[in-house]
Amino acid sequence: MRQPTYYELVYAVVREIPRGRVSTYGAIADFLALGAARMVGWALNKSFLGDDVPAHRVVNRKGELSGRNHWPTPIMMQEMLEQEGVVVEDNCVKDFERLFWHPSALGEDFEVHP
DNA sequence: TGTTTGACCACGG
DNA sequence: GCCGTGGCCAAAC
Repeated sequence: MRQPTYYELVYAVVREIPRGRVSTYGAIADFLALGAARMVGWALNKSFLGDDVPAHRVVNRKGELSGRNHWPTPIMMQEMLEQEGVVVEDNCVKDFERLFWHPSALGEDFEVHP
């Protein structure tokens, strides 16, 4: 057993993303004070493998599905978002600013369940 | 053990 | 408005 690492926190935050909403790597990294948004992407790389982490709800700051190429099928990520009511066009989230969800919405004392 | 990479972001030209 | 560079931290080779 080990202490909760940074990506454990990422899993918790991504897991709490409401359905039909999307978040960005920078927002999560900023909320967790990781200082490096790349770590979020790296963590999610392992997350979608077996954990119940909706990584499809996490996109880059442009609202583009940058991680679609790492999914089993590139269209799977888009299909997932559309299934949740998120409109994706040209690999970009439509009304991204409106569907954007910030982890601070959980509150500063969010809890991590491993 | 040192180097390289990585689903990024911000800034400068 | 697009392209290039730096920074950031951790895991993989």
